[in-house]
Amino acid sequence: MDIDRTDFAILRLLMKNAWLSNKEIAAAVGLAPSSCHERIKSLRARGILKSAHAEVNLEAIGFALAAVLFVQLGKLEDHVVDEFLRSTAAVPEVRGVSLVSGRFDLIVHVAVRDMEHLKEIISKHFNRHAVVTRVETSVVFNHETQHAMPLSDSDAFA
Amino acid sequence: MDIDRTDFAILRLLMKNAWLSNKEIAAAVGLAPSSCHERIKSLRARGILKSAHAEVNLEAIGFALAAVLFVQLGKLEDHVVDEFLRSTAAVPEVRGVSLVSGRFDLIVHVAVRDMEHLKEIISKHFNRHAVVTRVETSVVFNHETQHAMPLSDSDAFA
DNA sequence: ATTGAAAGACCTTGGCG
DNA sequence: CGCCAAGGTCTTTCAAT
Repeated sequence: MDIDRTDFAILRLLMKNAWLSNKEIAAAVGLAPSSCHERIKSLRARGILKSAHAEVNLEAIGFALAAVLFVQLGKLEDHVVDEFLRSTAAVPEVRGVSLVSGRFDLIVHVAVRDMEHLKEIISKHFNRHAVVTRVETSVVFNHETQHAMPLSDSDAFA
Repeated sequence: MDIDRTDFAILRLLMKNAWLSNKEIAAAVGLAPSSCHERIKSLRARGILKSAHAEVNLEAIGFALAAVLFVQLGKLEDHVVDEFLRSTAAVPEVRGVSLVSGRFDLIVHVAVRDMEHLKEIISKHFNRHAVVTRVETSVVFNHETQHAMPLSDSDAFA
């Protein structure tokens, strides 16, 4: 279950670009293609390397507006909250949902076409639900996702 | 710059699994491998298909705790805010940063080892900065990311 | 735009240091 | 663990439609 610095380097490369070929990764980490392939297979089998997802330019397909919804829920039974969580995650416009502690209960990132669309999503999927007591909405001016390891190579193997 | 339903199907498949082979995608959308290959190349060239990133199990590498930071900034010049944004996005533990309207200015998702680590990150990279006037922190109990198109096939081509 | 065919590159496995 | 070698498979290009 151990990860050495070679595994770490492989993970780092694949997080930046999942379309790298095995041969390219092997060259970058200084291994023969077959050895690199074995390591990647092992990382997958151990559940460390979970999956890979293409990133699509949402603006290019007409989803020009991003927003964050801060949702407060009533004090309800777990299964009601869970059910609402699942139904929220299933809304196509929802990009991510976090169930959190603190002032709000849900942080929901959404991608929509325009303001009209945003209003409709909030109304239909949040305000209309009995479990929701309040929704605050913020427009996203700028978003950046970090596709990298949460720690540097040197920190990981000091 | 148009996207037909075949392009749409390709994007949908690659968002779910960027490791699908061209041959597999071709079969799934009902095209010859060469035609499918051409389409994917075109989607990439047009900037619609941007990139692909592997998803790593952060818990497996010791990052068991996730949190959201709600950050308020002072009324400062743009370039100061921009600079802070860039430096924030460069912190390894930061998974995503959104600059937003409303009560808070920044929504920052972080991955950390434990509470001690969380405290250190907040202190070192946020509280210590003059531009930051307040940080509220929420622990993430549960997070789900949607790796799918923000609209259904039927909605896209009604 | 889509196709089939051809060439070359790559992945993948098995045996060995 | 890592490497080499071989076979089988896939990617990639191109002329034709």
